[in-house]
Amino acid sequence: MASSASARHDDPATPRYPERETRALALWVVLSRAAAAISAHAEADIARSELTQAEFGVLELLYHKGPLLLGEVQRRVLVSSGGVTYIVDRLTERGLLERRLCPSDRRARYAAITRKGRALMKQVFPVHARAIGDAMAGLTPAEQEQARALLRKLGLAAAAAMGPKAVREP
Amino acid sequence: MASSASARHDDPATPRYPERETRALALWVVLSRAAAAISAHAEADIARSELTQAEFGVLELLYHKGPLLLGEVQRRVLVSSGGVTYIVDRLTERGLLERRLCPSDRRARYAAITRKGRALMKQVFPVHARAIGDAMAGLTPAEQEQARALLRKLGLAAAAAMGPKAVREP
DNA sequence: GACTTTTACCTTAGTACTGAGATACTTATT
DNA sequence: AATAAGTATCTCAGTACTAAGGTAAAAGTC
Repeated sequence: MASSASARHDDPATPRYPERETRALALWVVLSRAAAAISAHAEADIARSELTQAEFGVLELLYHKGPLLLGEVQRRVLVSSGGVTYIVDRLTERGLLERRLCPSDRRARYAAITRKGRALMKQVFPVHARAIGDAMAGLTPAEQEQARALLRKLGLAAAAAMGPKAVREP
Repeated sequence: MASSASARHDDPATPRYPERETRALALWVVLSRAAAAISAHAEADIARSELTQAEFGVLELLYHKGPLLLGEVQRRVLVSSGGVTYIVDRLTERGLLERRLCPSDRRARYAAITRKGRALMKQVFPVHARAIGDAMAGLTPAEQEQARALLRKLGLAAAAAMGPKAVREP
Protein backbone atom coordinates (compact mmCIF):
# COMPACT_ATOMS: atom_id res chain seq x y z
CA MET A 1 0.00 0.00 0.00
CA ALA A 2 1.34 3.39 -0.96
CA SER A 3 2.30 5.91 1.65
CA SER A 4 0.56 9.25 1.72
CA ALA A 5 3.21 11.24 3.56
CA SER A 6 3.29 14.42 1.54
CA ALA A 7 5.88 17.10 0.91
CA ARG A 8 3.62 19.77 2.40
CA HIS A 9 4.29 20.76 5.97
CA ASP A 10 2.06 23.75 6.66
CA ASP A 11 0.33 21.83 9.40
CA PRO A 12 2.57 21.74 12.48
CA ALA A 13 0.92 18.42 13.45
CA THR A 14 2.27 16.79 10.30
CA PRO A 15 5.58 15.04 10.94
CA ARG A 16 8.62 15.67 8.73
CA TYR A 17 10.99 13.09 7.31
CA PRO A 18 14.49 13.21 5.74
CA GLU A 19 14.69 13.96 2.03
CA ARG A 20 15.88 10.50 1.12
CA GLU A 21 12.74 9.03 2.71
CA THR A 22 10.45 11.65 1.25
CA ARG A 23 11.76 10.97 -2.25
CA ALA A 24 11.43 7.21 -1.87
CA LEU A 25 7.91 7.47 -0.45
CA ALA A 26 6.84 9.75 -3.28
CA LEU A 27 8.16 7.24 -5.79
CA TRP A 28 6.39 4.43 -3.99
CA VAL A 29 3.11 6.33 -4.21
CA VAL A 30 3.30 6.91 -7.96
CA LEU A 31 4.65 3.42 -8.55
CA SER A 32 1.76 1.71 -6.83
CA ARG A 33 -0.78 4.07 -8.35
CA ALA A 34 0.56 3.54 -11.85
CA ALA A 35 0.60 -0.22 -11.34
CA ALA A 36 -2.98 -0.11 -10.05
CA ALA A 37 -4.15 2.02 -12.97
CA ILE A 38 -2.59 -0.23 -15.59
CA SER A 39 -3.79 -3.27 -13.71
CA ALA A 40 -7.33 -1.89 -13.84
CA HIS A 41 -7.05 -1.66 -17.63
CA ALA A 42 -5.67 -5.17 -17.84
CA GLU A 43 -8.33 -6.55 -15.55
CA ALA A 44 -11.13 -4.82 -17.41
CA ASP A 45 -9.92 -6.40 -20.61
CA ILE A 46 -9.36 -9.81 -19.04
CA ALA A 47 -12.89 -9.82 -17.66
CA ARG A 48 -14.09 -10.29 -21.25
CA SER A 49 -12.68 -13.79 -21.18
CA GLU A 50 -14.29 -14.78 -17.86
CA LEU A 51 -10.90 -15.26 -16.23
CA THR A 52 -9.31 -13.70 -13.19
CA GLN A 53 -6.01 -11.90 -13.63
CA ALA A 54 -4.13 -14.78 -12.05
CA GLU A 55 -5.88 -17.33 -14.27
CA PHE A 56 -5.15 -15.24 -17.32
CA GLY A 57 -1.53 -14.92 -16.21
CA VAL A 58 -1.08 -18.66 -15.97
CA LEU A 59 -2.88 -19.40 -19.21
CA GLU A 60 -0.96 -16.73 -21.06
CA LEU A 61 2.33 -17.98 -19.65
CA LEU A 62 1.71 -21.51 -20.88
CA TYR A 63 0.40 -20.20 -24.20
CA HIS A 64 3.64 -18.36 -24.87
CA LYS A 65 6.18 -20.60 -23.12
CA GLY A 66 4.75 -24.09 -23.65
CA PRO A 67 4.33 -26.74 -20.92
CA LEU A 68 5.99 -25.86 -17.62
CA LEU A 69 6.41 -27.55 -14.26
CA LEU A 70 4.00 -26.20 -11.66
CA GLY A 71 6.93 -24.85 -9.67
CA GLU A 72 8.15 -22.88 -12.65
CA VAL A 73 4.66 -21.48 -13.11
CA GLN A 74 4.63 -20.44 -9.48
CA ARG A 75 7.92 -18.61 -9.73
CA ARG A 76 6.85 -16.68 -12.81
CA VAL A 77 3.33 -15.71 -11.86
CA LEU A 78 4.11 -14.58 -8.29
CA VAL A 79 1.44 -16.68 -6.62
CA SER A 80 1.83 -19.13 -3.75
CA SER A 81 2.08 -22.87 -4.37
CA GLY A 82 -1.44 -23.38 -3.07
CA GLY A 83 -2.61 -20.69 -5.42
CA VAL A 84 -1.05 -22.43 -8.40
CA THR A 85 -2.82 -25.66 -7.53
CA TYR A 86 -6.09 -23.80 -7.17
CA ILE A 87 -5.73 -21.90 -10.42
CA VAL A 88 -4.58 -24.91 -12.43
CA ASP A 89 -7.49 -26.89 -10.97
CA ARG A 90 -9.98 -24.29 -12.14
CA LEU A 91 -8.49 -23.96 -15.59
CA THR A 92 -8.35 -27.75 -15.92
CA GLU A 93 -12.00 -28.05 -14.92
CA ARG A 94 -12.82 -25.66 -17.74
CA GLY A 95 -10.81 -27.68 -20.20
CA LEU A 96 -8.30 -24.92 -20.87
CA LEU A 97 -5.33 -26.66 -19.25
CA GLU A 98 -4.21 -30.22 -18.54
CA ARG A 99 -1.70 -31.80 -16.19
CA ARG A 100 0.98 -34.06 -17.63
CA LEU A 101 3.43 -36.39 -15.97
CA CYS A 102 7.10 -35.54 -16.04
CA PRO A 103 9.01 -38.51 -17.50
CA SER A 104 12.27 -37.78 -15.67
CA ASP A 105 10.79 -36.94 -12.27
CA ARG A 106 7.71 -38.79 -11.19
CA ARG A 107 6.95 -36.31 -8.42
CA ALA A 108 6.67 -33.41 -10.81
CA ARG A 109 3.74 -32.37 -12.98
CA TYR A 110 3.62 -30.25 -16.06
CA ALA A 111 0.82 -27.85 -16.77
CA ALA A 112 0.08 -27.56 -20.48
CA ILE A 113 -2.44 -25.56 -22.44
CA THR A 114 -5.08 -27.55 -24.32
CA ARG A 115 -6.39 -26.98 -27.82
CA LYS A 116 -9.37 -25.21 -26.30
CA GLY A 117 -7.15 -23.01 -24.16
CA ARG A 118 -4.96 -22.16 -27.12
CA ALA A 119 -8.01 -21.22 -29.16
CA LEU A 120 -9.19 -18.92 -26.37
CA MET A 121 -5.84 -17.18 -26.06
CA LYS A 122 -5.48 -16.85 -29.81
CA GLN A 123 -8.76 -14.99 -29.83
CA VAL A 124 -8.25 -12.98 -26.66
CA PHE A 125 -4.56 -12.13 -26.39
CA PRO A 126 -4.10 -9.81 -29.38
CA VAL A 127 -6.94 -7.65 -28.08
CA HIS A 128 -5.38 -7.74 -24.63
CA ALA A 129 -2.03 -6.66 -26.02
CA ARG A 130 -3.72 -3.73 -27.72
CA ALA A 131 -5.46 -2.79 -24.46
CA ILE A 132 -2.13 -2.70 -22.66
CA GLY A 133 -0.71 -0.68 -25.51
CA ASP A 134 -3.55 1.81 -25.10
CA ALA A 135 -3.08 1.92 -21.33
CA MET A 136 0.58 2.81 -21.82
CA ALA A 137 -0.14 5.42 -24.46
CA GLY A 138 0.31 8.22 -21.93
CA LEU A 139 4.04 7.80 -22.46
CA THR A 140 5.85 8.13 -25.78
CA PRO A 141 7.72 5.07 -27.04
CA ALA A 142 10.99 6.65 -25.91
CA GLU A 143 9.60 7.36 -22.45
CA GLN A 144 8.34 3.81 -22.24
CA GLU A 145 11.82 2.51 -22.95
CA GLN A 146 13.26 4.84 -20.34
CA ALA A 147 10.69 3.76 -17.78
CA ARG A 148 11.33 0.13 -18.60
CA ALA A 149 15.06 0.50 -18.00
CA LEU A 150 14.56 2.30 -14.69
CA LEU A 151 11.93 -0.10 -13.41
CA ARG A 152 13.96 -3.10 -14.44
CA LYS A 153 16.92 -1.78 -12.48
CA LEU A 154 14.71 -0.95 -9.51
CA GLY A 155 12.90 -4.28 -9.53
CA LEU A 156 16.06 -6.34 -9.76
CA ALA A 157 17.77 -4.39 -6.99
CA ALA A 158 14.75 -4.57 -4.71
CA ALA A 159 14.28 -8.29 -5.32
CA ALA A 160 17.97 -8.93 -4.67
CA ALA A 161 17.82 -6.83 -1.50
CA MET A 162 15.11 -9.10 -0.15
CA GLY A 163 17.95 -11.58 0.07
CA PRO A 164 17.48 -15.32 -0.35
CA LYS A 165 13.81 -15.19 0.61
CA ALA A 166 11.62 -15.12 -2.47
CA VAL A 167 8.97 -12.52 -3.21
CA ARG A 168 6.38 -15.11 -2.18
CA GLU A 169 6.69 -17.96 0.28
CA PRO A 170 9.81 -17.51 2.44
CA MET B 1 -0.87 -9.89 -13.71
CA ALA B 2 2.06 -9.20 -16.00
CA SER B 3 2.23 -10.66 -19.43
CA SER B 4 5.06 -12.99 -20.31
CA ALA B 5 5.01 -12.54 -24.08
CA SER B 6 8.69 -12.28 -24.86
CA ALA B 7 10.73 -10.70 -27.61
CA ARG B 8 12.20 -14.09 -28.54
CA HIS B 9 10.68 -15.80 -31.54
CA ASP B 10 12.87 -18.80 -32.26
CA ASP B 11 9.92 -21.07 -31.65
CA PRO B 12 7.63 -21.02 -34.68
CA ALA B 13 4.69 -21.80 -32.38
CA THR B 14 5.19 -18.51 -30.51
CA PRO B 15 2.94 -15.79 -31.89
CA ARG B 16 4.33 -12.37 -32.81
CA TYR B 17 2.86 -8.99 -31.97
CA PRO B 18 3.38 -5.44 -33.26
CA GLU B 19 6.22 -3.44 -31.74
CA ARG B 20 3.89 -1.02 -29.97
CA GLU B 21 2.28 -3.93 -28.12
CA THR B 22 5.58 -5.66 -27.40
CA ARG B 23 6.99 -2.50 -25.89
CA ALA B 24 3.93 -1.90 -23.75
CA LEU B 25 3.81 -5.51 -22.56
CA ALA B 26 7.49 -5.40 -21.64
CA LEU B 27 6.89 -2.25 -19.61
CA TRP B 28 3.90 -3.86 -17.93
CA VAL B 29 6.05 -6.81 -16.89
CA VAL B 30 8.77 -4.71 -15.27
CA LEU B 31 6.21 -2.33 -13.76
CA SER B 32 4.30 -5.07 -11.98
CA ARG B 33 7.49 -6.85 -10.95
CA ALA B 34 8.99 -3.68 -9.52
CA ALA B 35 5.77 -2.88 -7.68
CA ALA B 36 5.66 -6.42 -6.28
CA ALA B 37 9.28 -6.25 -5.16
CA ILE B 38 8.86 -2.92 -3.37
CA SER B 39 5.56 -4.07 -1.96
CA ALA B 40 7.32 -7.11 -0.50
CA HIS B 41 9.73 -4.79 1.30
CA ALA B 42 6.89 -2.63 2.55
CA GLU B 43 4.90 -5.62 3.70
CA ALA B 44 7.86 -7.17 5.49
CA ASP B 45 8.34 -3.95 7.41
CA ILE B 46 4.64 -3.49 8.11
CA ALA B 47 4.40 -6.98 9.57
CA ARG B 48 6.38 -5.68 12.55
CA SER B 49 3.39 -3.64 13.62
CA GLU B 50 0.87 -6.52 13.42
CA LEU B 51 -1.06 -4.75 10.70
CA THR B 52 -1.95 -5.76 7.15
CA GLN B 53 -0.83 -3.50 4.32
CA ALA B 54 -4.34 -2.17 3.88
CA GLU B 55 -4.72 -1.46 7.59
CA PHE B 56 -1.36 0.25 7.66
CA GLY B 57 -2.36 2.30 4.63
CA VAL B 58 -5.53 3.54 6.28
CA LEU B 59 -3.88 4.28 9.60
CA GLU B 60 -0.99 6.06 7.95
CA LEU B 61 -3.36 8.10 5.80
CA LEU B 62 -5.28 9.33 8.81
CA TYR B 63 -2.05 9.91 10.73
CA HIS B 64 -0.77 12.25 8.05
CA LYS B 65 -4.00 13.81 6.78
CA GLY B 66 -6.18 13.99 9.85
CA PRO B 67 -9.83 12.85 10.04
CA LEU B 68 -11.39 11.92 6.70
CA LEU B 69 -14.79 10.72 5.51
CA LEU B 70 -14.82 6.99 4.85
CA GLY B 71 -15.43 7.70 1.19
CA GLU B 72 -12.33 9.85 1.01
CA VAL B 73 -10.36 7.09 2.67
CA GLN B 74 -11.65 4.65 0.09
CA ARG B 75 -10.62 6.84 -2.82
CA ARG B 76 -7.12 7.28 -1.49
CA VAL B 77 -6.34 3.78 -0.35
CA LEU B 78 -7.67 1.97 -3.42
CA VAL B 79 -9.87 -0.47 -1.55
CA SER B 80 -13.56 -1.25 -2.05
CA SER B 81 -16.15 0.36 0.20
CA GLY B 82 -16.76 -2.97 1.91
CA GLY B 83 -13.07 -3.23 2.47
CA VAL B 84 -12.95 0.18 4.12
CA THR B 85 -15.78 -0.76 6.46
CA TYR B 86 -14.00 -3.96 7.32
CA ILE B 87 -10.62 -2.34 7.86
CA VAL B 88 -11.98 0.57 9.91
CA ASP B 89 -13.93 -1.94 12.01
CA ARG B 90 -10.78 -3.88 12.79
CA LEU B 91 -8.72 -0.83 13.60
CA THR B 92 -11.52 0.56 15.76
CA GLU B 93 -11.76 -2.71 17.70
CA ARG B 94 -8.07 -2.38 18.43
CA GLY B 95 -8.51 1.17 19.64
CA LEU B 96 -6.34 2.68 16.92
CA LEU B 97 -9.16 4.47 15.13
CA GLU B 98 -12.56 5.89 15.98
CA ARG B 99 -15.62 6.84 13.96
CA ARG B 100 -17.01 10.36 14.35
CA LEU B 101 -20.29 11.83 13.22
CA CYS B 102 -20.22 14.44 10.49
CA PRO B 103 -21.99 17.56 11.73
CA SER B 104 -23.13 18.70 8.28
CA ASP B 105 -24.23 15.36 6.86
CA ARG B 106 -25.79 12.84 9.17
CA ARG B 107 -25.24 9.97 6.73
CA ALA B 108 -21.52 10.45 6.65
CA ARG B 109 -18.90 9.27 9.13
CA TYR B 110 -15.38 10.40 9.75
CA ALA B 111 -12.59 8.03 10.57
CA ALA B 112 -10.01 9.56 12.90
CA ILE B 113 -6.86 8.21 14.46
CA THR B 114 -6.85 7.88 18.24
CA ARG B 115 -4.11 8.78 20.67
CA LYS B 116 -3.13 5.11 20.73
CA GLY B 117 -3.05 4.93 16.94
CA ARG B 118 -0.97 8.07 16.74
CA ALA B 119 1.48 6.67 19.25
CA LEU B 120 1.80 3.49 17.19
CA MET B 121 2.46 5.37 13.96
CA LYS B 122 4.91 7.71 15.60
CA GLN B 123 6.90 4.70 16.64
CA VAL B 124 6.50 2.67 13.46
CA PHE B 125 6.40 5.07 10.53
CA PRO B 126 9.94 6.50 10.59
CA VAL B 127 11.33 2.97 10.44
CA HIS B 128 8.91 2.20 7.61
CA ALA B 129 10.06 5.27 5.70
CA ARG B 130 13.64 4.11 6.07
CA ALA B 131 12.69 0.64 4.80
CA ILE B 132 11.12 2.16 1.69
CA GLY B 133 14.19 4.30 1.25
CA ASP B 134 16.34 1.18 1.36
CA ALA B 135 14.07 -0.64 -1.06
CA MET B 136 14.45 2.20 -3.56
CA ALA B 137 18.22 2.43 -3.12
CA GLY B 138 18.79 0.54 -6.39
CA LEU B 139 18.17 3.85 -8.13
CA THR B 140 20.14 7.04 -7.59
CA PRO B 141 18.21 10.07 -6.32
CA ALA B 142 18.23 11.51 -9.84
CA GLU B 143 16.90 8.26 -11.29
CA GLN B 144 14.21 8.15 -8.63
CA GLU B 145 13.07 11.63 -9.65
CA GLN B 146 13.07 10.59 -13.28
CA ALA B 147 11.08 7.46 -12.52
CA ARG B 148 8.66 9.44 -10.40
CA ALA B 149 7.97 11.88 -13.23
CA LEU B 150 7.44 9.12 -15.77
CA LEU B 151 5.23 7.03 -13.51
CA ARG B 152 3.20 10.03 -12.48
CA LYS B 153 2.52 10.84 -16.10
CA LEU B 154 1.72 7.23 -16.88
CA GLY B 155 -0.54 6.78 -13.88
CA LEU B 156 -2.53 9.93 -14.50
CA ALA B 157 -2.99 9.15 -18.18
CA ALA B 158 -4.02 5.56 -17.49
CA ALA B 159 -6.45 6.59 -14.77
CA ALA B 160 -7.96 9.25 -17.00
CA ALA B 161 -8.24 6.78 -19.87
CA MET B 162 -10.36 4.54 -17.67
CA GLY B 163 -12.91 7.30 -18.06
CA PRO B 164 -15.46 8.08 -15.36
CA LYS B 165 -15.29 4.61 -13.83
CA ALA B 166 -12.97 4.57 -10.84
CA VAL B 167 -9.95 2.35 -10.35
CA ARG B 168 -12.08 0.26 -7.98
CA GLU B 169 -15.80 -0.36 -8.00
CA PRO B 170 -17.30 0.55 -11.38
C1' DG C 1 -45.36 18.58 0.54
C1' DA C 2 -45.32 14.03 -1.39
C1' DC C 3 -42.34 11.91 -5.05
C1' DT C 4 -38.01 10.27 -7.15
C1' DT C 5 -32.98 10.31 -7.42
C1' DT C 6 -28.64 10.49 -5.48
C1' DT C 7 -25.25 9.87 -2.03
C1' DA C 8 -22.97 7.54 1.84
C1' DC C 9 -22.36 3.89 4.58
C1' DC C 10 -23.21 -0.84 6.24
C1' DT C 11 -24.25 -5.91 5.93
C1' DT C 12 -24.08 -10.38 4.04
C1' DA C 13 -22.60 -14.00 1.16
C1' DG C 14 -19.32 -15.57 -1.67
C1' DT C 15 -14.53 -15.70 -3.87
C1' DA C 16 -9.53 -15.75 -4.54
C1' DC C 17 -5.88 -16.39 -2.36
C1' DT C 18 -2.34 -17.49 1.46
C1' DG C 19 0.02 -20.39 4.90
C1' DA C 20 0.70 -24.46 7.26
C1' DG C 21 0.86 -28.95 7.11
C1' DA C 22 0.15 -33.56 4.80
C1' DT C 23 1.46 -36.67 1.19
C1' DA C 24 4.22 -38.84 -2.03
C1' DC C 25 8.08 -39.38 -4.45
C1' DT C 26 13.34 -39.00 -5.12
C1' DT C 27 18.05 -38.74 -3.70
C1' DA C 28 21.72 -39.37 -0.40
C1' DT C 29 23.75 -41.83 3.45
C1' DT C 30 24.69 -45.59 6.00
C1' DA D 1 18.13 -52.38 2.21
C1' DA D 2 16.79 -49.14 5.45
C1' DT D 3 16.69 -44.64 6.95
C1' DA D 4 16.94 -39.84 6.54
C1' DA D 5 16.66 -35.64 4.16
C1' DG D 6 14.99 -33.03 0.46
C1' DT D 7 11.63 -31.54 -2.96
C1' DA D 8 7.12 -31.10 -5.53
C1' DT D 9 2.50 -31.09 -5.23
C1' DC D 10 -1.86 -31.12 -2.95
C1' DT D 11 -5.31 -30.24 0.85
C1' DC D 12 -7.67 -27.43 3.94
C1' DA D 13 -8.69 -23.89 7.17
C1' DG D 14 -8.62 -19.18 7.57
C1' DT D 15 -8.08 -14.29 5.83
C1' DA D 16 -8.94 -10.28 3.22
C1' DC D 17 -11.28 -8.93 0.14
C1' DT D 18 -15.31 -7.99 -3.55
C1' DA D 19 -20.06 -7.54 -5.15
C1' DA D 20 -24.63 -6.98 -4.46
C1' DG D 21 -28.17 -5.54 -1.88
C1' DG D 22 -30.05 -2.75 1.95
C1' DT D 23 -30.91 1.34 4.74
C1' DA D 24 -31.04 6.00 5.70
C1' DA D 25 -30.50 10.77 4.83
C1' DA D 26 -30.22 14.59 1.54
C1' DA D 27 -31.35 16.98 -2.56
C1' DG D 28 -33.92 17.76 -6.41
C1' DT D 29 -38.71 17.68 -8.88
C1' DC D 30 -43.26 18.19 -9.71
